[in-house]
Amino acid sequence: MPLTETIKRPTLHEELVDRLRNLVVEDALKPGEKVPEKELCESFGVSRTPLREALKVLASEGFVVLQANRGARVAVVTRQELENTFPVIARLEQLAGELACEHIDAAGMTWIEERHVAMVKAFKAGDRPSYFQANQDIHQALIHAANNDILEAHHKLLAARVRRARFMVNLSDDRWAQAIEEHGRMMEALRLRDGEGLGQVMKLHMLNKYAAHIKAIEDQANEDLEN
Amino acid sequence: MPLTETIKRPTLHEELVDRLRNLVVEDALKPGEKVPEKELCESFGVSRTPLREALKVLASEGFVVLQANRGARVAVVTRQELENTFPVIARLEQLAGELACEHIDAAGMTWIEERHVAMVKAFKAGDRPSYFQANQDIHQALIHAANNDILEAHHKLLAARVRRARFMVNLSDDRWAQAIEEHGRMMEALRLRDGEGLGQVMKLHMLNKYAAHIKAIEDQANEDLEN
DNA sequence: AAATGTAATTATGAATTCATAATTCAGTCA
DNA sequence: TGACTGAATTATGAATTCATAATTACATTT
Repeated sequence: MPLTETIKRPTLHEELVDRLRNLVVEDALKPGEKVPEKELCESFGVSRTPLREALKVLASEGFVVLQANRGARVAVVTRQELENTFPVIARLEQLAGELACEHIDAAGMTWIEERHVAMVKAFKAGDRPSYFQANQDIHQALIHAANNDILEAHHKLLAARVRRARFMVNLSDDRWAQAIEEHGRMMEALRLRDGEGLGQVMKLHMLNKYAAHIKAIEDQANEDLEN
Repeated sequence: MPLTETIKRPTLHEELVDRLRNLVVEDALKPGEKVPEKELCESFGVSRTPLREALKVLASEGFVVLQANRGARVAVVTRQELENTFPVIARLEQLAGELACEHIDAAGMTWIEERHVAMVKAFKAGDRPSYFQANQDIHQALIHAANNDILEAHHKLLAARVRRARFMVNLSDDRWAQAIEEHGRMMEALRLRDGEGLGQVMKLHMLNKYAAHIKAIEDQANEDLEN
C-alpha cells in the first residue's frame, strides 16, 4: 500500500467511461442501438468532447463499435463472441485461483466466506438479484486476491462482457443448483489453499456456465421456432 | 468470410492509436517521458482533439498514464508489471496452442513453417533483428490460427507490453539457444496437431522467457552496483 | 404509384477557442 | 547566497465552432 493515496477521480472522461460502460453492461443501452450522443451529453451535463473521448475507450474495450462518420452503436453480443470469450475467461479464472491461494490474506478470506454464506442464502430464498451480486463479489474478490493487476484488468473487461450476456437467457434452476455446488467446492479448495484444485474448479465452473449459456440460447431459439 | 468487406480505416484517431502505440513499444518514446502533445500534433499534422482521443485509448491499454491536468506520460515498465504480465500471457499462449491445433489450415501451416526456417536461419547468422521479426510472426500466426478474436485482442495488448520490455535487457546467447530449441518442440507438436502438447510448450516457452528476463534484470542490477 | 435524383437537414470528425490548473521565473527578504 | 512569494507563462481539460459526410424529405419523371 503506497503512502500517497491516489487522488480522487477528477477527469470527466474517466467518469464517463465507467458510467457508459455500466449503461451497456446493465442493458440500459440495448445492443445494436446507436448511442444517442446528444441525449447523453444533456443528461450528463457535459459537452461532446469528453463523451466522445469516452466512446473511443469503450470502442477499444469492445462495448461499442464506431462506424466512420456514422457514430457509435452498442456492440451486439454475438454467439461467436461468447464462444470466444468463455474459454479465455476460464483460463484467467484458473490462474486467479492458483494465485489467490498463494496470496490471499485473512481479511480477504473473511470477506469471501461472508459473501459465500450470503450467496447460499440468496439461492435458498430464490433471490436472483442478491445471488448475482454475491456471486460477482466472490469472483471479483478471488481475482483481486490473486494480486495481479494485469490479470485483474483483463478479467474485468471479459467479466463485463459475460455479465452483459445474462440478459440473453434466464438462469435455469438446474444450472443454479450446479453453480452453487461448484462454489462449495471452490470454498473447500480455497480453505485448504489448494491452488491447483481451486484453479481447476474455477475453470470448470466457467466452462459449465458457458455450456449452460449455449444450451439456454439454443432452447430459446427452438421455442421461438415453435411460435 | 462476409460478402461485404469492411471499408478502409478512415478515422484519424484510430490511425494515431496505432502510430503512438508503436512509438511506445519501439521505445521511440521513452518510459517516464511526458508525451509531447504539441510536437506530435505538428509532426502528424493533426490537431489536439484526435491526438488526445488516441491518448485516452492508449491509457486504457496501459501504455501511457494520464495525470489530471498534467497530461500524459509514457508508462514505465516496472518489474512488478512484468511479473504480472508473463503468467497471464503464458496462459493465453497455452490456450492458443490448443486451439491452433484444432483450427489451423494449410496456408497458416505453410506460413509458420516458412517463418520457422527463417527464424532458425537468423539464429545461425546471429541476426537478432530478423530473429525477433520471425519470432513475432510465428507467435502472431499461432494466435491467429486459434481463431478466437477475443483471445487475439487480449494477447495483442499483452504481447506489446512484453515486447516493450526487450529494451530493458539483452537476449543472452544461452537463452537464445534455449528459445530456438523450444520453438523446435513447438513445431513438432504443431505438425502432429498435438494441442495439449503445443499448449504446454508455449506456456513453458513464455515462462522460461520470463525467468530469463528476470535473471537478466538482476544481473544487470548487480553489474550496476559494481560500477 | 414507384423509383430516382436533388435539396435540406442532421450528425459526425476534427479544429479552434476558452477557462483554469500547473509550472516557471523574477523579485524579495532573511 | 538561498529560500520563499507571487505574477507571468504554459499546458491541459473541456466547450464551442466549423467543414463535410450521411441521412432524410421532397420533387420529378416514367
